[in-house]
Amino acid sequence: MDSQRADQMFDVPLPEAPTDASSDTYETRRDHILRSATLVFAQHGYEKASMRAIAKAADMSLAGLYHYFDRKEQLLFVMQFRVFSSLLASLQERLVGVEEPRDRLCTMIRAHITYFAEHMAELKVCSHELDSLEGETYEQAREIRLAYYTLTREIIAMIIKENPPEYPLDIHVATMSLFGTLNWLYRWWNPTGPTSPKAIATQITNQFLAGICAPAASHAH
Amino acid sequence: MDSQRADQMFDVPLPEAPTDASSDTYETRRDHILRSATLVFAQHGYEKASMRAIAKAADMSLAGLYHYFDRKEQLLFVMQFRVFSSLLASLQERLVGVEEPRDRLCTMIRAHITYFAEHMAELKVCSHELDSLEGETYEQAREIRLAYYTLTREIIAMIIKENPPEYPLDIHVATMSLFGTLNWLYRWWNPTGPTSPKAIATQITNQFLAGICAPAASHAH
DNA sequence: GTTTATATCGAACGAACGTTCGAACGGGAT
DNA sequence: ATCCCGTTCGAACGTTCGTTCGATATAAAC
Repeated sequence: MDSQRADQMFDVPLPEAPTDASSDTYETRRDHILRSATLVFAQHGYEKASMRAIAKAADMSLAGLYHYFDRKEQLLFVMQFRVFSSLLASLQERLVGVEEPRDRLCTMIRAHITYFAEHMAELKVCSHELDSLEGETYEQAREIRLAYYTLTREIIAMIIKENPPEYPLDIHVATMSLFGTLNWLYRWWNPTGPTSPKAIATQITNQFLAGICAPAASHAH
Repeated sequence: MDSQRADQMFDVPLPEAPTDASSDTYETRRDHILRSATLVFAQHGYEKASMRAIAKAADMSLAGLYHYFDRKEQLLFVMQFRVFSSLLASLQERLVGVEEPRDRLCTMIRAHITYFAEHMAELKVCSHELDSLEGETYEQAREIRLAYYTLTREIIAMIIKENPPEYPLDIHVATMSLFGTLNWLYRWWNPTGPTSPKAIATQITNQFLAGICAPAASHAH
């Protein structure tokens, strides 16, 4: 399931798949629009972002925008699908050859934060507008998010299996704790600010690893 | 700075502060509307929630709703201000007499999660609609959130001072990691589901404490 | 009984929204 | 020269939005 298939699934009402020479400029134009829309979504939120504002950001007319995307929802869906797909693909790629579970977690966190640093607006929208899609498009976005979750959960499960903590630890809760920390980043962290992506990734990894492998720090009664 | 003052600050355009006997039913009615609005905000998001839907949820007419709240924004502001105020007040109250820093953190996390479990819709809206206010109302909500953040940060700073970890640890990053975990709860956790509030609080506390006090779990390179 | 203030509501206003329509433009093929 | 087709856009459609207005009902105050 790649982004190509998802786009076409959504593009059924379009006349035909653009071919050869024209395809180049067509896809380029789509990418440009998508990037503009993402910036507007990130700044004002999906609901408040108007198609007119998106058209203006993409430097084209309102009706011209509709030539490339049938509905506003399609802009959000295609964007989310591409981001989640490339996030997942990039992670799987980086995990190749990394066997040690703790190294795999380190890789996952670093990959996620690196991606975030390079696509701030995209990840902000993906974190904040999870429920803005409905019906079929929501389910499709959900599926690929689930794959990302499952992959991360399995890494965490392996770490715990090799190094069980001394207090009862629910793996789902642990996984969602990590995602909470990561997905909240868009609220406060500026990758170009004083705290570098590498520093953030290192500290979050250290904290999380120590948190789920703790020898006997149990304190809650 | 209590919620009463905030309401009145916002109520300036209203004829007069309601007095004595009538005040009872007036404030009761306001509370009822606020609770209805919160549910609609939580279900559809602030932007998509219409005043007509809120009026229907409160079982009154659209124009009747405007008798109690001048603008839609006021509904969100008063709600957020009350929630943040009572969250902060409840935390300060519970911290009285708790001296040991680790006990204070444990108290903070338990208080936050307990409050969440009892006011799910409220905390969902407060977590998700942080940027939906603008101008003066945004600044006021921000101020009280800052007080909550500062209180938590000081607890964490004290723990770290007493038990410094062996890797460099930025206190702001650590604090925001915890808030990320807590504020993300509304996305996936159901307090009435299989994982009890107490169990969640215990695990998050254990993980976080172990994470910031780790002896030598450093792993990121 | 009249006045005054609060509470409630149906109806409407003006603006903004997502979306559609029909016409124009431009270049490659016939 | 003609046709075709992808592209672009101004203008509009119908709907929904937040908000306001004017009228009515109620009940306490004089």
